[in-house]
Amino acid sequence: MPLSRQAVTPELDLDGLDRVLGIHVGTINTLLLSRLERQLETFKVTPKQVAILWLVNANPGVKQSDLSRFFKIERPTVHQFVRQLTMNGHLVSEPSKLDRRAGGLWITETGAATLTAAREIIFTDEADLLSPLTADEQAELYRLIIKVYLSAPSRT
Amino acid sequence: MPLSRQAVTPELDLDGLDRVLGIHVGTINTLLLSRLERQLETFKVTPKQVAILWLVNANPGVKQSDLSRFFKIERPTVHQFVRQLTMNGHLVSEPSKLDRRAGGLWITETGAATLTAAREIIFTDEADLLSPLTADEQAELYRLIIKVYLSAPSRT
DNA sequence: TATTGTTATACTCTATAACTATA
DNA sequence: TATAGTTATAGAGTATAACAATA
Repeated sequence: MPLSRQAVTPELDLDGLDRVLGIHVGTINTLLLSRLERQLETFKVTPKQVAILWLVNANPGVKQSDLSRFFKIERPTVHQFVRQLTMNGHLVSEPSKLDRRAGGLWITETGAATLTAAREIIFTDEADLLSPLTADEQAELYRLIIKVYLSAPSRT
Repeated sequence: MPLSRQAVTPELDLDGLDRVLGIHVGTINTLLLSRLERQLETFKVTPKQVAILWLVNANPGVKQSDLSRFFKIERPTVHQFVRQLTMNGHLVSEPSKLDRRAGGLWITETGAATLTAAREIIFTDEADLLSPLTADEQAELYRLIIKVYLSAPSRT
């Protein structure tokens, strides 16, 4: 018998809703994020802010438009996270000398400390989430998700 | 060489961010949802509203608290969707005669028509998303996601 | 003209706190 | 006391429209 979400709420007729993969992807996503949000509260950052911080740390002077391309989100959306991170002292923005339209982003000491702590939490959460799977299954899940992602339709 | 998101933005040093599965799950989730939102605009419903409608259709007289349990979201959150669906004529709520605290939910003709159309869109989108995978891979992805979901930590 | 950043505004999904009514 | 529903409010993440500055 295949695994099914039916077991969780036997009183409901799911009528095939649990055959929609997106439902489970969404639920897992929400559970992961809300747990992470609570754990990051101490550091005054949100999950998305950490992701931005991660790339700024690894790419000093990166532009907002590069982040927009990577995350597949719009520039004003990126800007919002950058503004929050700047206000909280995790990031600084210096106008580029080469192209005065663009402003490079740099992480601060505070930001770097926050990132280090956040990374630990993220790795622990993720290992936790995947613990019901064997190592082979984890690798396969990872491979399949990436494969789907790589040919996923862009927003535009 | 393993599949990697690095290929999409070669100019960025991802510094292991793409080894975080949650990042890809989140991106896929958002891409799926935003496409679906646009397609459902005509019918004046959102993805989550359709999911609610789906279960109300299959379980006439269902209570809000049952939906809360299934979706793992709080009662006030369910209520919000129910209110929207009621205002737009997709749903009606009748107080139960057995337990006057509870109100059973029933789908309307409009709601049923919307659900039928929405289901088509959802199945098409999903087939599209999974098309890069072979049938075996799709089945395996489904199995792994459900397995993760079933042992995923609850919110509480 | 095209790109980068910005501001203003709005929508979707979710939560918590506090309330009413009923069991 | 516990459960069902409700109201009010807020926060995270996202978008579009419109603009200024620069290339």
